Amino acid sequence: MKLDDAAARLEALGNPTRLKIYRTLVRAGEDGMAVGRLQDRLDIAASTLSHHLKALVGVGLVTQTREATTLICRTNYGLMRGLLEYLVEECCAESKRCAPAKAPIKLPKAA
Amino acid sequence: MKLDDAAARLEALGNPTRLKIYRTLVRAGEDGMAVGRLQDRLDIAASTLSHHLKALVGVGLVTQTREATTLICRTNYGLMRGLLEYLVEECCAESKRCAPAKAPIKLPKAA
DNA sequence: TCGTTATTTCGAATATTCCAGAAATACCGT
DNA sequence: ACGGTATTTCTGGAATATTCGAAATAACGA
Repeated sequence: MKLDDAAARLEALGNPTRLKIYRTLVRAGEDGMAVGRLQDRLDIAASTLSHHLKALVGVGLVTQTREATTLICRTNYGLMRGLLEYLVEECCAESKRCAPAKAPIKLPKAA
Repeated sequence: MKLDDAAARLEALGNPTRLKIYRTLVRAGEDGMAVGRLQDRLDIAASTLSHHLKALVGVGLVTQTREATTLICRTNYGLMRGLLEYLVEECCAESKRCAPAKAPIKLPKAA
């Protein structure tokens, strides 16, 4: 992942409203969640929600698929994992202090 | 870590210039790097650099200590690790799809 | 086709970010 | 105290973000 892409994704997550949206979608699991249900759950204006979702979709962190009249939103797990791997590398690259952690963080594999 | 804190830190990292600064500081290791050297290295105006450093220091991701006339900047490894752990939890919380990854991401322990 | 539900786009107000030059401040060595 | 180096603050302008309500669009069911 390029630095500019990583920055764009971090920026997308770097807003409380968007981070709440993302977290809610992660917790919805592979079934995803309709835009309307997100709106009920988070209690924000539909236009605001649409705006933020666009930002998350724009950087690839969220995908959308139609299902009849509703749009189902899902997180792109692989991309998030890539972002985390990028950050871990950035936290460690060219440093001599890269011994394995006592409690290494384990990421779940993609569903 | 609270959601708002995580969002603030992600936002701080979510700018290409600041991410470059952060990456440079990580690579500088525990010796850190003076503001002036960062300026030479990244070729940005001193005021701009100061502005961005303030943002990183403000959310705790970078610390500064004086050393004679120069200010040494260092990354706060523990805080970054906390942020990554928060993200991993957000990526997995309340989900049934949390089997261990084939290649779990290992974070180095603090220096 | 008509009505209903779901979602996005438009328009506008307000707020924030980003950048850099100039001036100010902080600290040291002499 | 003075001069020099290092860094921050001030200022301001251009660009972008955030929010909402109203209107527009999309997709179905009857």
